[in-house]
Amino acid sequence: MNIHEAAENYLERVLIISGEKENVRQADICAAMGHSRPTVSVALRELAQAGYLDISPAGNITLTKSGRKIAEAVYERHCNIAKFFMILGTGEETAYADACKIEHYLSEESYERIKEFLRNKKNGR
Amino acid sequence: MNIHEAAENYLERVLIISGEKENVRQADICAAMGHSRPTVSVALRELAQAGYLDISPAGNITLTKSGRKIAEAVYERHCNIAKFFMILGTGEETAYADACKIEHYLSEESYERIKEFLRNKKNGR
DNA sequence: CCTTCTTGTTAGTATATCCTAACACATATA
DNA sequence: TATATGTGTTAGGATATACTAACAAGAAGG
Repeated sequence: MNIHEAAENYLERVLIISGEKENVRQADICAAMGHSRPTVSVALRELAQAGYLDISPAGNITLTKSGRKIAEAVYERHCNIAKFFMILGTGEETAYADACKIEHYLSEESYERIKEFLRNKKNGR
Repeated sequence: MNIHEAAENYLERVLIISGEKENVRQADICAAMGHSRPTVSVALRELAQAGYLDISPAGNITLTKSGRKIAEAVYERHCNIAKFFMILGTGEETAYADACKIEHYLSEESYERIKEFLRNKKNGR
């Protein structure tokens, strides 16, 4: 299974929710992402089959090592791009929404330039 | 018909090719975009039915007023975003490729900030 | 205990986007 | 003229992503 945009977003969301509450359930993901239960159910089953997360018999969702690795990379990228837009002057909510889409399409090269921009900004250059 | 990402790209491409050669043919679009002839054939037929372009009996493709308006807006956006990435240090080819995807997802708000950034850069600020 | 709410699944569908195979037709060329 | 080449269409599929309807099963509360 290739990791596509939707899959990356689901993994990222599991990571975020797991930092906010004890157990991550499908219903939490539905609420957070605004998708229907069947959509989330099927997507998570495929991610579990592909080895990116585990769903306990009780329904608690945890990232596997490989799933966590992807989720953390996506999340970091998401935050950095959002930060970048906020520095340009975009409001926080829009910056995060834009970053959520864009992170999946931006080349490594441009992302590196954005990180460099953030580093320079931090050092007051 | 709603204008989606692919449709915007086709209209933009017609505009670009029309600036490069006398007559725009489907084959030119296939070559430029790397899509199969059936894909382009069907997409252009739909754009024609929706009133965004005309296909002459001889097969020459021209944008209508509404099609041109969209194409020009998309093209300008594409160029501005690419310019922006080039200023950050991304190479031209990658900058254009990134811009081609991103232009469809970026909010008006962030795009305005990017244009502002370009204006400031031009004025040496 | 029965009803209701929450949660999750299965089955079927929709849309956007692309593809290949096969064919039609015009033009160009040997 | 016969064949090859280029261009476009139709028909049928594939994939990614989402939806609704209908059902199942556990928990909560009267």
